[in-house]
Amino acid sequence: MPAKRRRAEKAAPVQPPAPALPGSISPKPASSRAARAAERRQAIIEAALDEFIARGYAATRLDDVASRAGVAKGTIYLHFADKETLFQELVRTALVPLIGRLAAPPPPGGSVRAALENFAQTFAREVVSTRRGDILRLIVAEGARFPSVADFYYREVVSRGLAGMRALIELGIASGEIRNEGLAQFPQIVVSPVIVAVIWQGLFARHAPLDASEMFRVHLDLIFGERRAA
Amino acid sequence: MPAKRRRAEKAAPVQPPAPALPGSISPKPASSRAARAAERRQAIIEAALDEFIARGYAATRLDDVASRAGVAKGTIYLHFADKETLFQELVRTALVPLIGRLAAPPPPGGSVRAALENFAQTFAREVVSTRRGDILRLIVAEGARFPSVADFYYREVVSRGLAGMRALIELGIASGEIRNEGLAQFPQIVVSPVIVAVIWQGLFARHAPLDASEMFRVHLDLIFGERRAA
Amino acid sequence: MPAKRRRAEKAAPVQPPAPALPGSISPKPASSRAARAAERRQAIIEAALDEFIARGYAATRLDDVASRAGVAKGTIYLHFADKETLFQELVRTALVPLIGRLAAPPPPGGSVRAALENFAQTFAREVVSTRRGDILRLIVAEGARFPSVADFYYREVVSRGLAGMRALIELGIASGEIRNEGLAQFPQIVVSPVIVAVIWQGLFARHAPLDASEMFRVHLDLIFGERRAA
Amino acid sequence: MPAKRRRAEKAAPVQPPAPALPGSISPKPASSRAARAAERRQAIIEAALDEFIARGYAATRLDDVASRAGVAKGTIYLHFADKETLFQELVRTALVPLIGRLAAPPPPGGSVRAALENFAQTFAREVVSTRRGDILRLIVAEGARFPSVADFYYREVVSRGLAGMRALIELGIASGEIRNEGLAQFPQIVVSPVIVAVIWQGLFARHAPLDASEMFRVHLDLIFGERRAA
DNA sequence: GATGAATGAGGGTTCATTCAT
DNA sequence: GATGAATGAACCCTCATTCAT
Repeated sequence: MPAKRRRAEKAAPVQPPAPALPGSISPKPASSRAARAAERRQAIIEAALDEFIARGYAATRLDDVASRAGVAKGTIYLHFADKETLFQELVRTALVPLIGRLAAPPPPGGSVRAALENFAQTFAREVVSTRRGDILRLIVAEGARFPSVADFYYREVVSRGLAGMRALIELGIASGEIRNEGLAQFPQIVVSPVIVAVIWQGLFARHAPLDASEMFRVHLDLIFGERRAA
Repeated sequence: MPAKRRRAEKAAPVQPPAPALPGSISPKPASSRAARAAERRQAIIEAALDEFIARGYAATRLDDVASRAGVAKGTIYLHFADKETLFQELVRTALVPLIGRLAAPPPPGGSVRAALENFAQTFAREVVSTRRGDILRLIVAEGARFPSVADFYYREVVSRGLAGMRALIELGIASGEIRNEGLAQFPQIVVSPVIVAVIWQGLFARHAPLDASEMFRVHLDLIFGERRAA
Repeated sequence: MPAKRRRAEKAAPVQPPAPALPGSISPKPASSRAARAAERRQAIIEAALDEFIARGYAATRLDDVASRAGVAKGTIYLHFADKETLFQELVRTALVPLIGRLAAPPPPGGSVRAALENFAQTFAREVVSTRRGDILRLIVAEGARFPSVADFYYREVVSRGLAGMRALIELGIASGEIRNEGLAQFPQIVVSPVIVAVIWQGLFARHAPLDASEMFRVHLDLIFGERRAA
Repeated sequence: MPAKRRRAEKAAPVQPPAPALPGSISPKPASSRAARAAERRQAIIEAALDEFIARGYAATRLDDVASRAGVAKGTIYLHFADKETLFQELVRTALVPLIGRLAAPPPPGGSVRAALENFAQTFAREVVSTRRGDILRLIVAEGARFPSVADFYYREVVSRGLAGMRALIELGIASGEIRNEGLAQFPQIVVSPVIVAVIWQGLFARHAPLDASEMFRVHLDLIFGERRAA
């Protein structure tokens, strides 16, 4: 329970560290210097992400990151200026896939509800109980202490995501699917059960599992003014 | 060779620590021993709360807590067994006022919407941008690392709050105010914009201020199937 | 096992602390101020002796001494200037009874062997496995660090004891009981099994109990040139 | 208000710490990594031994050990898990040479007395007033607080030493050199002047120097029933 | 480039000592 | 006189960072 350890108790690695890269006979024997470097960098990022998620920024030890990544401690400093930079770059890197997905599918001709339904279920499946959710929680937990992280997240994820959501809402209002016009001002409302599900998963899943997928459906019913058949 | 230490992005004191107590002798010569002790304990809790909120658990130094509280470092240990205990007791203490408020007034004869409206506005006023919101964010940020804190919070706040909310929702369904019956299964939906507002306030207020009060209103419109006149 | 504790684990009191003095109804209701003070002083000394024996000088906490003595921590300082003074005075005090006994029974008309036999059995009975032995071990353990303690011990116990022993040896030589004349130069030889027994008791009794009484007898046989019947 | 700290009676460094390694670069550029590490480890052990001997376990500061060893504080932790482990490993290490010597030469064809004479003089010369004697005193002083140390010492030194001594005594009894048959039961008797000499050296040498060598001789006279010619 | 031993500034915790009550 | 809350100097141990190999 203590976020800061004492001694070399090791507190049991969060997850078994990735098997040490096979070493001499590497999976990409043809890889160039640069490619090897990029691989190492990526391994460090993965490892650091795991550790930061499990322990938070301050309680994470670069020693653990290094051994999880299968590199020496000094190697981290060949790729990142210091712990803070590692954290910030890692958040950026980790966010890229999320960003891609968010700017994604505006409803071609289909209904807005279908688009949101799709969005919600994707989220329920691919974020709430996955590594992506962990990243979200990490940002929520540490963002206040790392303005640059919060800034980046706001700029790259939040503002874009909300803009996309707003566009969708306006589409829905225009098409009559959505009756509440105020919603366009607060796209956050549409997303909020998603956020709550992510947080719930991190803090309370042990006590009371939450059927995120179903919750999202009820919420969409609210937005689209329908009552589920079930 | 020397290791340069840096903590998060901000090294400066979060707020100027309380000015050293001014009186040359004792500030409250009339208070009893026990009263003085209770005062000191409270001062420590206040100071620790500030520091934990500002830096997170692991990055908070008890040295800072002590000087902010105007006591010596050793004094903290007269009141709390260690840093972790301080943190946990502090969360408990800080939550008590919130708890009282939550078990609060079910709608006497008034409408459910009025009750929720009241709840939401109270929250917007007294939590989102206040110390209470900070505490919530602190729990969200550290809860995963402190199961006992998450447990306590779930037991004393979340489960009670949701039960109360569910009761209200069922009342609303019974009275016809609320049409979506699924809502009773997911009281979280009703609360989620509140959570989002609190988080937003902590991370993004700088970039885009959020009118929480107004957002809550729109959300209630959704729930009660109305569109505000305004 | 650690000689220095961590936390308030208390490491289990060495022996159950003496029952708190009955307080209001004291065993000596007529005792004067001064008598009460002397009692307290004595209680502190007893308690401190227990603790110093159990943990050594440096690892003993005055807190423990105070609670074992049933007084407040500050009270110790009314009787002793500081921890070191307490230790030194305590050794002096604890040694007084021993000293009396040592200057004791020169053989009136009886044989020297009888006198030594008596000395040895008294030692075996009243020192080796008792509190007095603990005190000896304490001095052996800490003496090097406290010259004044070693000085005092040498002056009051060792030199006197050896002088007495030498006188006895010379008596034995004169009477023909002891044949080895060199012994008078090294009375330590006569005493050495006693010292070894005390140390053995403290360190190795667990592994191999030592019949000190029997060992002393064999040693006397050596000195008096006899062979035991058994 | 301020607490004044004093340690035992001597605050000054026990001996001037080893002069900072002189060479501007590295003192032994040719030595391998592993060799350097072993050297450092050894330096730490030496330094720690000095400090533990001089101050006892609890009063020894790892800071002092580090600077005496010419390393940084953290370096100690690269070689030893903590202070207690350092202490225990150091005792083990320090004992190894003694052990070798003890299992040593039973009398080939020579007399038992010659063997014991040799043992005693070797002890007088190489232990009583040397570092080895300091180690013995350290064990006597701290053994009670460190069962594992006492155990190790008993197992590796005491029981072996006594077994060897008993064998020698039995040889002497068989050959008629030793008349007292009870001695075989208590080899401790033969060794006890040695122990006393070591302790005397540590505590009372200042007051009254002891000619250990001569004392041992007298004691052997006792055992072998002779009176020295001299 | 990669390594990991070495560094040393901290930070949590302890405890001898003081002093207002 | 007696108390015990308060103090703050130490001390053990950790870990980000450096740099010789």
